Amino acid sequence: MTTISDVAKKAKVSTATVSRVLNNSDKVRPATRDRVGEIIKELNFVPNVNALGLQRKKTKTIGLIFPDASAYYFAEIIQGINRHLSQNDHQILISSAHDEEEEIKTINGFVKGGRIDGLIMMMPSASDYKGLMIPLINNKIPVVLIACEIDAPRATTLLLDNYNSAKEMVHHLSDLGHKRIAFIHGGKHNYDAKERYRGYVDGRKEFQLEEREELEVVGNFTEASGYQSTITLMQRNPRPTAIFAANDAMAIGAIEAARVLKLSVPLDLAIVGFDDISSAAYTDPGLTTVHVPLRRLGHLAAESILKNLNMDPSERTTEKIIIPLQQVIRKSCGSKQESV
Amino acid sequence: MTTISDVAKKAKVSTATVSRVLNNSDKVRPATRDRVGEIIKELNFVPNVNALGLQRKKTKTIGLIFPDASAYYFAEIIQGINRHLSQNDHQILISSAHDEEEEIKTINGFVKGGRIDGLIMMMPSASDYKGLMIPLINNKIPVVLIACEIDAPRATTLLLDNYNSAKEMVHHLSDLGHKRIAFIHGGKHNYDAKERYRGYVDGRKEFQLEEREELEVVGNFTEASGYQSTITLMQRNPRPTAIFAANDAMAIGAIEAARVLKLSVPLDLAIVGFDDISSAAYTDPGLTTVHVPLRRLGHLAAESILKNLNMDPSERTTEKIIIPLQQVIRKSCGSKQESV
DNA sequence: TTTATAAATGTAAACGGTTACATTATAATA
DNA sequence: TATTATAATGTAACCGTTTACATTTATAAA
Repeated sequence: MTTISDVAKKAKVSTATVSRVLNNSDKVRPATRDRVGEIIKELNFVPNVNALGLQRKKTKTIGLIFPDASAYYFAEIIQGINRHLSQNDHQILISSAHDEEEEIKTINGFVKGGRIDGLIMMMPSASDYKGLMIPLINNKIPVVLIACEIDAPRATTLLLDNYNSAKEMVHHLSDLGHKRIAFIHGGKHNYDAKERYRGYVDGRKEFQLEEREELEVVGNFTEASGYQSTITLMQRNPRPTAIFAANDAMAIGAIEAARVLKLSVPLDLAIVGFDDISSAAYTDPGLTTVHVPLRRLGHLAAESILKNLNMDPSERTTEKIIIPLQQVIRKSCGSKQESV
Repeated sequence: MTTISDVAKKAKVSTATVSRVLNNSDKVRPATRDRVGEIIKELNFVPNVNALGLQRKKTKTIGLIFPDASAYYFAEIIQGINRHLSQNDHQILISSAHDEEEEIKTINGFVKGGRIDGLIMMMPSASDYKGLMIPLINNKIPVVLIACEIDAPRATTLLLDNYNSAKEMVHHLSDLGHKRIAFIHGGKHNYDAKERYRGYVDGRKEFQLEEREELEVVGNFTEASGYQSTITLMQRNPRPTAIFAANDAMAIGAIEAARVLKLSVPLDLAIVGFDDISSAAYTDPGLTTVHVPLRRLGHLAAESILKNLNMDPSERTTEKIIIPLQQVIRKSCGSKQESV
């Protein structure tokens, strides 16, 4: 490993001078600047990050915590984050949560160990406010929470407008004449799932639709659970005329179930989802859903982190950004006009 | 930030002793060990990673390079890697490649800057052997290549048996009576795509099927390209009786195209894919494909890295692991018996 | 109790950078 | 040319750990 003193020696200057040209700060005589620069290139010298971190107390890396499940969802967000962050010379350190307790330990280690300069958390089922936030607040690291419902002073929280979009979807279905709309839940503790459900419930109320308990069934965001849930729902009496699945994967399972049950979608049964994953446009019939701009979400997260990085902790504000979502009307709801 | 000397002071010992109990090495008197331990807990002390890294020349982090595209694919692999690595107290630093040149710079920075202890690369379209490997070899960091065709001495290369599985798929289609099987290419420079194509071509030859150029069309792994490619293919004369798409997303697009063209799948047109993504079981008809064990791939990568981490560079061997793939027969090929 | 030996602890120099301050070289002025 | 003022460079301390080596303390043997 070549160090700064190797460079210094070869250039016959002190390490201080090399450091100066490295940070192209101060006034270094052009002649020496060039000479040292040459040698840096020649030796292919890269400063040691640990030494830098130790000195500067900055690591140029952002921690990223995300749940173990729903790989697709988070992969897109990560790409969004990464693109923006890497352009700004920052790296991403990832850690995937199994359970909340373990996650708190990880965060604590990251922050107190000086491993990261900022933190982005996607923990849709987080609950332990104190365990999660206290170390962060104490350590004055900027934080972005994605789809996370804990109260976080001086942090940026990025939320999808699940509630209104879900309600809007119920509205749409109601407009098409449906009175009995079923709902397939996502994960029990999942923030998005809960908000979507809340929108469904309030929509039901608002448009005076049936509100029986038999219209709800619990899934877990997978195609298989959507399939199974639909089979269950259609055995009930009376049957729903429409199914609102908390995400597209379950909606895809629901469509398959309808096929097996020889029900026509949307004639016998309307089915709608949430997320607008890439294959939603290619189901039969095309899936009516709500588009979630995942990359944009990632981009916003990165932007916020970067903005807060150089800010004095006391200047940071508590921000809550609610991202409006776009309904995508395809055929599976029975609507005539198709959006997009 | 609490440091080791804060602990030392409070415990009235030297930093050396604190360091000793931290690494529970050497012989520390049980009494002092306990006392110091107490204080460490009390102060919630976590050693500074940069100081550790500087001293030990180990960062407990593994670099992970992956392409900008195909988020789904890589997300699963990352989960596989992460699960294994985090259990072994290692972190993942990710970087997403835009182009090869930039990537080489990143790798160089990671390695020479002492940021990582090992590297896992997923660059299916990598070509520049020297630029990529030389710095790694020089720096004696263990390397795992996933689906990457460059020659890498002392590295572990993880490959899918794309070739044989693709050939087997052609075999299967041939058995079902197809003579004119079309192929939708994936990315032009993508390793997996090329291998799958190679298997297709050799299968065609082996089973004496038609070998006309009009049976091939170039896609880019997206549903949209699969759709478009199928439209193109079905305008040609004579039409193929089966389509082999280089991945499932394109196969899904192909199924949709068939629907639009009012062709029955599999009666008028058999369609098969590759990957076995989660929704492949829920298309109509269910998609015949090849299962790719992504998490397992990630697990193997992590395992190899960990194994090589503590090895003397001179002892590392050049390994090439070819992972056999399992065919998944569903309805879209027209087969009677269903596997899985 | 003294002495030899082993165990526990402390001291200080690394690791590879940055930077306040001291020093030296250069340019400007008289 | 001598004297300043200023620009360029060097010196050494520091960031927070680890660890070889030195020193102290405890234990065992005489």
